[in-house]
Amino acid sequence: MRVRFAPSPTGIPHVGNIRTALFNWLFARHHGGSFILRIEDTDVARKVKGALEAILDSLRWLGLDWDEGPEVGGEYAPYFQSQRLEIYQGVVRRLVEQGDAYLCYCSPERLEEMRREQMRRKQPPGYDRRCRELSEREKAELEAKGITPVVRFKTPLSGAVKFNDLIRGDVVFDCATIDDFVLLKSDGYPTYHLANVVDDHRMKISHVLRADEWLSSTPRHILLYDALGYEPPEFAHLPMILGNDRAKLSKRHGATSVMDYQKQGYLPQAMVNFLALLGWSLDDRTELMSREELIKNFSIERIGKTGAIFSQEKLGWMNGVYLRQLSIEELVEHAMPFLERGLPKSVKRPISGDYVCQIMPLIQERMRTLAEGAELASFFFVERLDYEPALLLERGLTRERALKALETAKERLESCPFEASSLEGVLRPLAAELGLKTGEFFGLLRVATTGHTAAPPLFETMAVLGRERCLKRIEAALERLMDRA
RNA sequence: GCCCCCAUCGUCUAGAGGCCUAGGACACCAGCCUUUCAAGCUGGAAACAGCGAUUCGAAUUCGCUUGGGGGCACCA
Repeated sequence: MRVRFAPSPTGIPHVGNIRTALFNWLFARHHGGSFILRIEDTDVARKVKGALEAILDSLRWLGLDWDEGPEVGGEYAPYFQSQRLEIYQGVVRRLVEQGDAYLCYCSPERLEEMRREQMRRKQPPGYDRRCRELSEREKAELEAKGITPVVRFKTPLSGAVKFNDLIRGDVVFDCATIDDFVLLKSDGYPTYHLANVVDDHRMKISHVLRADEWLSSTPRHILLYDALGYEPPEFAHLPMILGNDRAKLSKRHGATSVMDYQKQGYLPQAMVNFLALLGWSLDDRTELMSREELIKNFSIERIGKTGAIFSQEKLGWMNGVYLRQLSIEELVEHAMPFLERGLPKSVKRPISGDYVCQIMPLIQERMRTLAEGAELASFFFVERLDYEPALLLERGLTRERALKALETAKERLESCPFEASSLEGVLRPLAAELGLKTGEFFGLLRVATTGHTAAPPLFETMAVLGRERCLKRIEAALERLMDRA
């Protein structure tokens, strides 16, 4: 079994592209086959700088290692189509000699005009085959004008192309609906159709797993395989991943680039698990699966047919699950870069690993992404808390009672051991002593020490913050309340 | 316009004629837990697009309709 992921470096890979890569990879690993990475860089004009690296980085981040391709080489190198031009040109020459392809001298302007006219007449757009049967004289004349021709495939005028898709079943296309598509562009580069077929054959690809959008070009490919005398591979067209509007995923759907998810602090194992479930399922209940379990269970038979909307919500939930499964050491390791990057500039670097080790248990179950973790942890680090003084009186406390409570708390905390259970032992009775409900008193202390009304458990938090920080913050809270008068 | 594909809760899906008064998950709502927020637990609301046909019996088979998507470049 040999499968490939064949992206074109014309942009940053989005989750749809990578889901295709993942399915190919899972299929290869499940069957002990090979996963080949081939770069289809045949569009010089649309080539984007940095796209290749983004593709490689995305695959590496998710752990989708390739057996042949860029950086690792392989028996069928090169794996960049731009380095295989002579191969395609040779094949095209043969096709022309066989009479299965022909040179076309039509100008882009004429083609454009033709298409416009067809659209206007509500006819299906397509090449009108003007150059299909040119005489030698006509060819010579056009040649003399210095026009560089393209090469088109001579599609049969009648008949049908039938093939079996592993996911869709039998699919039939009428040849009459397929025009004479271009094989070789005037710049000497092949089109996708040609290069793809030639390379899949030469690289001995056994199964083509690609997005559904390719289904309607498959008959062209079958026609090419036939003309070249190649045995076509098995095809499996994967359901597409859609945006919230159910349209094909594209740039305007927001953060769809895989690397964006890495930047936001999603874990690769969560991403892999989530993506695997978009269009594939194991059974009626299993959702959380490790990479090994996915490999073990993956099968084309269980790939669905309907497009799937990419749900940020569920990915977030799943990422939270994976985050909670990490040991504190692993979590700290993953979180450190996000803290370095996400904490306010005013916080001194480097950030203390020991301190972070104490903090992480308190926010682990509260974050869905690592970037969110940096926000949740921010108050542990900043020098001065920034919050509305009114938050201190959130629970309906009067200023006087709040002042009294904070002052008393401050006194008691001067001497109390700074450990969660001791703090509770001191503060809980103090609430009663002050005649406050625990919720009122703890809420007040929470805002004073963290600047938030929602935060990790108070006593653990105070213990981690330490006596010095807590006392300073309580003093600052007292000042705020005074200023308010 | 033409060709192709698809159609179960808001979303991801299970379901391959009776096991379905349609199961799970996310999100949502309620309750519990609780010093807040989470997490956790319990419960709830929520779907077979429509119409015909086949059959003793249809979410599952067939047809039509409707809806959605994709393709129709010297882009992939």
